[in-house]
Amino acid sequence: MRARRLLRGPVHQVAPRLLGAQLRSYSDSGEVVARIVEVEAYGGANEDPGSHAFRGQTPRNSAMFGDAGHAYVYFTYGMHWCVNVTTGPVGSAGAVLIRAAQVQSGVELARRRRSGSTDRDLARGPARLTKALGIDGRHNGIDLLAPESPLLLQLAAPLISWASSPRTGVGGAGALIPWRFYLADEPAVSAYRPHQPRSRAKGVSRLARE
DNA sequence: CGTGAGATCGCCT
DNA sequence: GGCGATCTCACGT
Repeated sequence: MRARRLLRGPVHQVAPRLLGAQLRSYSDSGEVVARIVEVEAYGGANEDPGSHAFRGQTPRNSAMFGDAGHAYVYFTYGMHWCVNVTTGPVGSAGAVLIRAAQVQSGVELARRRRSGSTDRDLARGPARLTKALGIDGRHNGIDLLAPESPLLLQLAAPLISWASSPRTGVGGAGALIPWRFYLADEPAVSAYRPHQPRSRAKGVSRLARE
């Protein structure tokens, strides 16, 4: 399959190929289609300190070690789901975090799932995106290129240009790698925030500032 | 508009 | 036991 081959390369080369692609989710509630406008690449074991795969394969990240074109869905901050497209090949971990998309159809269903949001913000941010599309842990590991899949990826024609920057929320040794890719001038691209170490115990952080 | 805190839990050390 | 590939709300400017 052609799309599978396009997803099987080095993760930072594959990532921009997802810009403009459609993500289509199907459930009993209906269908939502969104156009991807922002992604981040995460590399393999022992090569990318910012990646979940850095310390090797575990039950949680095992989808990252499988073939390209599958979903890697993880739970974070005790409440949010985020979805990645794996890049393979088998045994070589890699994944592209889908950070933001523009909802193209199924807007009413997405609004219901994200009540209170403006249309622009429906899928602007990785956790907002999974909520708008109804993606959760049940989608982990599924094939995004199989026609009967509840979550489908359809690549767009290759792009001429895109923008890049360091990744959002990644600190430490991986902070400088410019593996965030996005479509410039798209309103649905998320607000860029550099990594912030989380505040420690309240008293401590106050002392540290003085 | 920017900053800061809280929510909340699975994973890995 | 610590902390995270986040979001939202409250509050000050």
